[in-house]
Amino acid sequence: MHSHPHGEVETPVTPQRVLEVLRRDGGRITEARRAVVETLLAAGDHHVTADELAAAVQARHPEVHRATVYRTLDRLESTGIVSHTHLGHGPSTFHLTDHPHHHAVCRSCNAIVELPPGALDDVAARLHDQHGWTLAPQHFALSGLCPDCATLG
Amino acid sequence: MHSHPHGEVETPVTPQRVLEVLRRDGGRITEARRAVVETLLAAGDHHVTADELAAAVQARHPEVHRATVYRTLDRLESTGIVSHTHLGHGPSTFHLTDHPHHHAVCRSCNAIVELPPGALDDVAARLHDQHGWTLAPQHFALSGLCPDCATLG
DNA sequence: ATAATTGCAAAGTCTTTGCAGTTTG
DNA sequence: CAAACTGCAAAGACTTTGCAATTAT
Repeated sequence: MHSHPHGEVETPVTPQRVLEVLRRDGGRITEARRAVVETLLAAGDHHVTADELAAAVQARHPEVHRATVYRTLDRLESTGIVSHTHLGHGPSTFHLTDHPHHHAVCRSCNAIVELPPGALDDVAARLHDQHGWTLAPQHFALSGLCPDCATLG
Repeated sequence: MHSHPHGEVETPVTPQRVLEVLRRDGGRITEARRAVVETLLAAGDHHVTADELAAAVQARHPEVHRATVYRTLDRLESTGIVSHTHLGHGPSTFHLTDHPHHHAVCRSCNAIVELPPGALDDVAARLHDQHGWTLAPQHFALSGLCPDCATLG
């Protein structure tokens, strides 16, 4: 369907795979976690907030509490398979780490562009050389104006 | 004391100047606003949260309510003389727009580096050419690991 | 005068936590 | 069985809002 920017073979991420990582980390596999993971993967490339995820999970499993969703995401994040991004204002959004990318968010209409992983190499190198910093590129979003909002402004 | 990165003459920003901008925008000059502006300027290059600012203001003007500080910052921001930045987790921080710069925040210890305005030109150009986006560089922080945390990790 | 601003208290949004009961490995 | 996890309810951090009284212009 779409080619991978680096020509790597795209390894499909299944709920099973994710849960396995979780178990390997000492975690337990529960109904609630299964549901959260399935729903997260179903979101695909979409950026999901914890609350949206909770709502989607509760559509099929009404007993799963929001707190459990937050805790599951925390747990998944500590294994490194999931991470969250701050898209400016509003809640954090969660996604798998299998497909590295950066985000830019329109500060006016909240539209999102995904940028290829290399897009920040220049800044990353500077930060490292001049300040000794290691950039964690998946954790923040750039902010700006999308083409539509720029012309309207 | 310290030289400007671009060798421009540094125009000193005074409370009066800021309040004038506010008035020119149709705003009124009040005791509370005077106090907020003075305290904000006193913070210098430091990145202040609304709550920190409120606390500092209240040290001398206990009657000024936190809500007023938030509203004043909003108002100042809409004139363009102040803006806020998201430094990752936690509250936004506010600063004058007179001295453009970017931030990187350590995701482990919250240390901050300021980066010169040009540091993101490369990404900005890409965003513009490839996606039509206009980067609003003062609005976000990069996230990473500072030298100390990187070596400890 | 009149429109903007204030203080207050209350609510709103997003997230975390303590706890007692349940479930997993 | 022991440790991990859950639902719940409550609280916590940060920010916004409605309103009646005050104040700047």
